[in-house]
Amino acid sequence: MATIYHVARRSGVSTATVSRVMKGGTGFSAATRERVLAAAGELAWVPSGSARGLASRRTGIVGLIFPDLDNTDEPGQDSPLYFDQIIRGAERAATAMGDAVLIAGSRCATGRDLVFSVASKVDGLVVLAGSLSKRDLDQIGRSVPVVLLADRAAHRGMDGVAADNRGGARAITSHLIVGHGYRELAFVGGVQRAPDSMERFAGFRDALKEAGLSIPEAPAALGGFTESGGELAMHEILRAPRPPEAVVFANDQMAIGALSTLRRARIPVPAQMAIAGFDDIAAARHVRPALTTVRQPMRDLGEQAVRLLFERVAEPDGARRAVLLSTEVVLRRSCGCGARVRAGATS
Amino acid sequence: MATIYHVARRSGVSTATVSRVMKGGTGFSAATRERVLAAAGELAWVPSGSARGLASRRTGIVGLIFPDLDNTDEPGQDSPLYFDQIIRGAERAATAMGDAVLIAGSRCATGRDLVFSVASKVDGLVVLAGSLSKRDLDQIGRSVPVVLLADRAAHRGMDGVAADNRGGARAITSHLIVGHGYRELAFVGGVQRAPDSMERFAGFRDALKEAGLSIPEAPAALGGFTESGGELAMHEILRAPRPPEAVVFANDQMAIGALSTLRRARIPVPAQMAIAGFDDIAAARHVRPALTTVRQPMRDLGEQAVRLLFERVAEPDGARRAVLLSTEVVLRRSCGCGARVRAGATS
DNA sequence: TTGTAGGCGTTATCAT
DNA sequence: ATGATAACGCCTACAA
Repeated sequence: MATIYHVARRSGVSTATVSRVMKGGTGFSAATRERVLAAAGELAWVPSGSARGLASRRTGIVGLIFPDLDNTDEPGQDSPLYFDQIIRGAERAATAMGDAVLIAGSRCATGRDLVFSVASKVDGLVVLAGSLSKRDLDQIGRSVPVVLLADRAAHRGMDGVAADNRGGARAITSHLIVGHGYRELAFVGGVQRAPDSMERFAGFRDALKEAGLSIPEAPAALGGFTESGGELAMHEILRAPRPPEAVVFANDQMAIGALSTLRRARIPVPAQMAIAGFDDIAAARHVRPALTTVRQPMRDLGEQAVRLLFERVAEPDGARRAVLLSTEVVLRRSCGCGARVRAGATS
Repeated sequence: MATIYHVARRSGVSTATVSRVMKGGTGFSAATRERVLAAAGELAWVPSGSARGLASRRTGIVGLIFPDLDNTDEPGQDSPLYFDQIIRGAERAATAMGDAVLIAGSRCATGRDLVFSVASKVDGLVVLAGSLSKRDLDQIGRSVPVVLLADRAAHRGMDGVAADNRGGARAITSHLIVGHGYRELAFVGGVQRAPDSMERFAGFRDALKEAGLSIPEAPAALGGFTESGGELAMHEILRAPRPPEAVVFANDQMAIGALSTLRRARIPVPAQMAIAGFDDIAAARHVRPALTTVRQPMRDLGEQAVRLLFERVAEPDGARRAVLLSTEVVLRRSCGCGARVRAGATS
């Protein structure tokens, strides 16, 4: 395998000059440049990333840590699709800076192992909420810059970016109340203490309070963020003596599951019961009736997180930042809206 | 930042011993091990990935090159979702071997350079069909092992894995003919010379031929693999003097677009026209009527590609291999099937 | 504009 | 079981 020495010899210059040409700045004649590039091409030489990283102390890689990229083998069971969008956003932002993205599920590797295999290979890390324990997070934060994604548990000394879950939930709930006149509303959460679920529930309560309606202590049901969980949750709700006029779900997948239950129960949506979700996954448009929901700027989340990371890498001691991205209500038929219109953004 | 020297000094051993302990094999006493680990922990030391890579000639990273991770800002326009599944499969296989996955889109402005910079950071590359020109591919193949994904244009001396597109298309078309008795079938392709589209069309023709029906020279229409393209393609088909009884689409997104057109035209599916797609994306289950389609084992594709890559890295001169993964027909309502049953696999 | 040379943090090969 | 030390391939002052 060719090295910089071979290229230098072949093009009749020093390794320093080869290095300069490869870096792309200035400090060499056009003729030299051509000779070097030609030699590099002939030898099929690519500068070693490892050697470069070692000498320059930059790997040109940003890492992305997920809670668990695939815990299910059920093909139909789409595990959180928003991961994918986040990856895309991150990839875009990184590519724009000439960096690449390293992805790793935290699944089997915990703490030290992960630090090992990933932290040492990157210039910085974007960590999704729920990927790491606080302990591991702190430890990893000691060896590389870290940006927290969708994790409002603002950790000491770490940058973070998140979507305005609360504002979005508040906005869509207000729409149901003000726009359609519903007075009996219920909320279906995901998992017991999941931050996302809790924030959205808080927004739901904000809207009820604002409208002077009585506000529940807890979600009417929990659906585990899955489609089947949503079906069950809806069954639970239908068993109540007096079912609500409208139900807000903590995510789209549960809402879609609920639509199945309602169809089987021959309860017309939205005529007899209005439904709203959260996320705006692709299926939300295809389901009948099309699902009214709140769009999260997932791609932007990934993009902003990487940008923030670059800033931190460039200026390690700068003030920490917390970026909040606004969400957007997407009105479709399931809430009672006739057409598919978009309402304003929150925050 | 701590280095191996600091750790060695602090634990009273040589750097060689620290290195051995970190590698995890044997060749040191338990007591030594403890001391080293303790020192490493206290100093928050993580072995530098670059230095490791330089010395050992292994980065512990496999690269994944895509045609273009996101060329659209249209949130509804899901660019090929199967990328995501492939990423997941690759991540899983790599993690199982203790490696990480580096992803990079290729078509953006800085794409070409990026690809080469990625090549130098990884032990091997999985390249998706359509990411690189043959020239670039050959060149890159000279500096790292490459596995081609979903690219049947069997390149000289490269391993490859792909799905059985032709067999899948043949199987679903046969189902329409044999299972439902349709005799007038049409095929809608994606892009003019796209390999996927062509292979699926070939499978479609295989089935017609087998049934003794007349086989068309070319697809009845082209829909560019997009939903809106599918809508247009269906309009085109409806303009024909004698529309077909069943239409097979080169992918699900186009088929879903076609369903919209048919709904607006008040043509009942499958009663008056049966529809079949390809891929089995998530939306295929949610659309009404639910879409009959062919499932591609996308996750497996990613997984197998990475496995193959590891084999090649371990044994650079082994015989090249071409892996073909079987597809599976998924019967839903759009073809005329009453229930949602699964038929057998191909190949 | 170009060359010289020291160092980046590990691993691996010999010794012991 | 452990230590000394030469690579590993590149970058970057510093010189010329």
